[in-house]
Amino acid sequence: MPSLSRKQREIQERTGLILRASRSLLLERGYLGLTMDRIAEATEYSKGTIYQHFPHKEEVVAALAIETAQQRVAIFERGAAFEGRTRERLLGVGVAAEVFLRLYPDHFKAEQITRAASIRDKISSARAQEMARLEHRCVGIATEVVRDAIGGGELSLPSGVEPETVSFGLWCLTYGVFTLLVTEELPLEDMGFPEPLRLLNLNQNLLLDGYGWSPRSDEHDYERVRMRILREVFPREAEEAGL
Amino acid sequence: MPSLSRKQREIQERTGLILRASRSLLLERGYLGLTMDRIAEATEYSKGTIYQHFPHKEEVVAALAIETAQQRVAIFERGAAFEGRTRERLLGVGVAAEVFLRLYPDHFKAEQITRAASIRDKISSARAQEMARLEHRCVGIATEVVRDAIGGGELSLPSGVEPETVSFGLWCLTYGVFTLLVTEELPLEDMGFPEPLRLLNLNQNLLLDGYGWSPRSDEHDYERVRMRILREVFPREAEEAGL
DNA sequence: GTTATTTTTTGACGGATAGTCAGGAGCGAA
DNA sequence: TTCGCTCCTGACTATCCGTCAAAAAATAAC
Repeated sequence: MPSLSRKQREIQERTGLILRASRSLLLERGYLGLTMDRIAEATEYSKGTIYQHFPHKEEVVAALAIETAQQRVAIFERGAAFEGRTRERLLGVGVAAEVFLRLYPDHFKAEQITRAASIRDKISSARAQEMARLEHRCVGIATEVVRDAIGGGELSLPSGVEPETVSFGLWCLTYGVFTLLVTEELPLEDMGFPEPLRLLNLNQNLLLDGYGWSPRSDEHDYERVRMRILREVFPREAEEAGL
Repeated sequence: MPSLSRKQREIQERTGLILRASRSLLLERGYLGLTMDRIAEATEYSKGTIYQHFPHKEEVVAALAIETAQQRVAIFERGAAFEGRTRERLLGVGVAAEVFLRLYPDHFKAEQITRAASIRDKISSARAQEMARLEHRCVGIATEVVRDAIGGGELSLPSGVEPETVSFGLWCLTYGVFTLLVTEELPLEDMGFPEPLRLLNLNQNLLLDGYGWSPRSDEHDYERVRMRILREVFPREAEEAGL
């Protein structure tokens, strides 16, 4: 007795097909090039059928964003599992974020799109909640490392400062850089910011130095650790991303 | 002899009228509710006339974003002109950013919209350049303070680290927080991040501590300075924003 | 003041896309 | 084979962008 009937399995499979087609349309032709008619054409179903899977275009994009967020949670967890000092494990998460961005910049862009208010408020609350949950999970992975650091005495926070404060700072810093980075037309390089990802690394290090998280970046070669993480934790991804 | 003919002045005035109408449409009905037909209706001109001022909708939004960026440059300059230590002046810029966001959250959203790739690549390169220039100017204001700090010996950067690195870090951190903040539906509060703007302040302080910019935040009451800046530099704005 | 010419304004139109729905194709049961 | 039901279809409506030929207004010429 299968948990799902044949019909249900077919439907699930087709949802996957739609998402795959949508993903490549999004990559090839951009958000405006992603139309329901084209999805229908690519999947060889009619538009009406697509609308039986997703109530509107925004939900399709949201579903793609959720897929992306799930993948990110997975890669973040691998980064945090790096064997080393707590600050090195946090660096693992940072490296994971960077690798993920380099591998799938378009996924990040698709996620960005769902942040636009005009799209957000069309998305069903179930999907919106799921997106918030996954996002929370990502920051949560960092927060756990922060707690471990406090527990292990490598970091002590002033009273009134919660572990979340640290991960929030890192999250926003990283998120800000990524956002500006994927905004082509904003010529970061010409604006005096060459190698923005290197600048991000530096600022992350100094922020954690500011928190007094030991070992500080002037006592420890985090660039070397970064390389080790790339080689040991993300060999395949680093290869693919040309790192 | 006026520098502009009557005709030219009329045109300029009408451009202003169009932008004002567009701004309120954008605020009231969101990006998707801003249509060329509605702009025409609100201004009591025909659509064709609107198109003589702006080649397409994206340019209208870009023009709004440029207005916003100009205002921001102005308020940043006031913040940086605060009389005090260099780090206090930089705080002045930070306070300016916060005040501006609190006063005009919707302006920030409109700017955000122009970052979407699908919109960006329709904007004329003249306007795109102007936007990049204004953005650069904003970070430049911070960079100047950084240079002053280095010149005055309150900050010394390791070799290989440029003043731009500092302002880039602050910019991205601030930008990241603001972006996540104006994304309603992302329930920051429920995610364990109450008072995100306070968290931003804290992280900004600690980042600068990481850079070793004196006086450090544990030696100096920057919260008090922040209050002073609000009262002395932005009394009107603070009042309006309820700060 | 009248007519000709140039400029400006207009709104109907073509094209594209989102989302709907009446009808039809196909499938399983009798 | 036939009936009934589910699922699929694509034509259709509505909306909006951007265009352009024609109308209106402004300006120039006489």
